[in-house]
Amino acid sequence: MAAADNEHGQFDLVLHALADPTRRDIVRLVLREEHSVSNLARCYPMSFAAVQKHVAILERAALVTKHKHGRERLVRGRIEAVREVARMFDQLEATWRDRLDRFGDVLAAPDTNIQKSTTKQGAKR
Amino acid sequence: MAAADNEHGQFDLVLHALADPTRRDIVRLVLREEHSVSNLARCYPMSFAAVQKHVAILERAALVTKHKHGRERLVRGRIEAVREVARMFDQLEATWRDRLDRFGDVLAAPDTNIQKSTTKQGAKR
DNA sequence: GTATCCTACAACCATATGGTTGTAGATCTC
DNA sequence: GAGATCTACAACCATATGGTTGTAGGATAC
Repeated sequence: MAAADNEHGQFDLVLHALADPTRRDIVRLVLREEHSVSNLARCYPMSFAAVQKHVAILERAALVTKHKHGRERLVRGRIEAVREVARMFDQLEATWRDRLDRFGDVLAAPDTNIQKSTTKQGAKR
Repeated sequence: MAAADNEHGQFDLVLHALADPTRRDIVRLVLREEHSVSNLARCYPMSFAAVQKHVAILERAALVTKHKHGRERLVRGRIEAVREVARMFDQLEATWRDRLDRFGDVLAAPDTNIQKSTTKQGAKR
C-alpha cells in the first residue's frame, strides 16, 4: 500500500525494480552504455510497450535516467543508485556483526569465525 | 512469469522479498537474534497470518530459516544470503567500471573496432 | 509535403500480491 | 484431562503487476 514517500520508499522502489531479470538486464546494458528504448526493446521477447514500462519502473526508482536525443530517448544507468543499495546491504551485514559482537560479549566464546582469538580455546568442529 | 527455477530466480526471490519495509525490518530483527513468528507478529500493525506470510516469503528466498523449538518456530536470518546479494551489486558496479575502462580504451586508441588484439592492452583490472 | 520511425499513454486482461478471517493441529500450562 | 498459545493453511477480497493491443504525437528521411 503505497508508503513510498519516505526514505524507505526509495528502497522499496529500487529493490522491486531490480527483482525482475529483464529489468536487471536492462540496468546492466545501460550501465555499460546508453541505449534508446526501442533499441532495448529489440533485446527482449516482449512488446515495445512492455519494455517501455520496465524502463519507466527503473526510472521511477531512479536507477536510470532518460534524455532526449532527436526522436529517441536514450536511457542511461545511474551507478549512484546501485551504490546506495550496496550500502544498504553493508548496513544489514553490520547489523549481523552487531549481533556477533553482543553474542561475544555475553558468552565470550567465538564459535564462528571472527578470530578475536584471545587464548586458544576451542576451535569447535 | 515464474522463471524462478534458475540462478536468476534466486535473485528474483531475494530482491522481491526485500522490496518491502516490513520484511526488511524482519530480516534486521532476526539477523540480530532469533524470534518466534508470533513474537515478530506483535511488532507490526497487521494480523499474525500476514506476518506469517511475510516470513514465508523470506524463507522461500532463503533469507531466513525456521526451526522448531517447542510449540514455536524460531526464525533466524541467513547472513550468507545477504552477502550473495551484496556480491551481485558489486558485479553491477564492476559492469560500470568496465564501461569506464572501455571508454578509456577508445580515447587512448581511436583505431576502430574492438580490440581483440593481443598487443598489450589488457590490464582491465 | 508524405511516409517512417520512436515514443508516450490509455484500455484491457490474467495473475500475483498483501491483507483479512476462519479452522485445525501441536505443544505447553494448569 | 481442559484450556491457552503457537503455528499452518485455506478461502476470500481489493489492488498491483506484467503483459497485450491500439491510438496519437514528434522527429527524421525521402
